[in-house]
Amino acid sequence: MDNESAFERSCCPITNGLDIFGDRWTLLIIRDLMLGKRRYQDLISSPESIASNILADRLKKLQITGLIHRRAYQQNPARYEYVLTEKGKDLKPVLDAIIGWGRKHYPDTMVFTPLNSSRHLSPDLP
Amino acid sequence: MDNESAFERSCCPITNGLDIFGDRWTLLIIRDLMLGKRRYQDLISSPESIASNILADRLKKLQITGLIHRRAYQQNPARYEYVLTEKGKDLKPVLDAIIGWGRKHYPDTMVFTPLNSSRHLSPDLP
DNA sequence: CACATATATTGCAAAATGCAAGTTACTAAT
DNA sequence: ATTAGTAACTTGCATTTTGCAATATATGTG
Repeated sequence: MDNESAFERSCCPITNGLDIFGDRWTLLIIRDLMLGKRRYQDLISSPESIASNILADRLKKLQITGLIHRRAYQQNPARYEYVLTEKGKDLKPVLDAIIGWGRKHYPDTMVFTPLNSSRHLSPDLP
Repeated sequence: MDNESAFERSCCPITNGLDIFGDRWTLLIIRDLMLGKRRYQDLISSPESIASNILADRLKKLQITGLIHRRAYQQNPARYEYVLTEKGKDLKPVLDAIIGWGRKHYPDTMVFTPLNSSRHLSPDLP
């Protein structure tokens, strides 16, 4: 199913994972998509203030690695939304584990709540 | 218990976690320590070939954030070992979740096995 | 004394990040 | 018809981090 062989640094699954999402931004984008955000502006407006060039770069890489899918939700003008693939959604246990660790050792942190994004006309949210 | 308030980017536990281990190397060091490695040379000799300046930098940061503890295991000459604190060991579910994701989507990856490090004279390993 | 070992530090080029401004293509308002 | 606004980017440039190789320091060993 996946055909991305030849691992960059080693065949360790952790290493391989970090080669995909081991940076300060990628998992935050995954988090936002998991919470129901879909559009570029939604992602830009998160409280961490990601720079637009970084966001564009990460969205491209996430498509290449198959964690997200980009689709036009309208034409004239073309507007795009980003949705998690199954492979992307499968990162939920990773995010949950990080949240669990964070909440335990930094009790002042607060978990973000899913968007009530009825405007997206989507039946279910993660 | 922790007194590192004033979160860098936001109060999200994921963001806060990524500010600590959101890079390509930190979780690999944690992995190695979890597997029973303790010494600088052990860490240097992992298959990912971390550069010594990066390793030294990460070991310092991991001490500052309280994930590892550095102790001399001998004097003359002073030699040091690095061990996970409880806070560090608590990252095991995060590593396990990453392993789970990696194994599912990259079946050719292989989980590293714990060292049989009797030479460390340590009673138990993670 | 010469050499080896463990734990680093330093120098420097390359890559990634962060910030601000600019671009494109359309819609909406006056 | 001009002006302004919006979404989704792109570009330029300075700063920071990474990666690689070489060097450093203290000690023990032959």
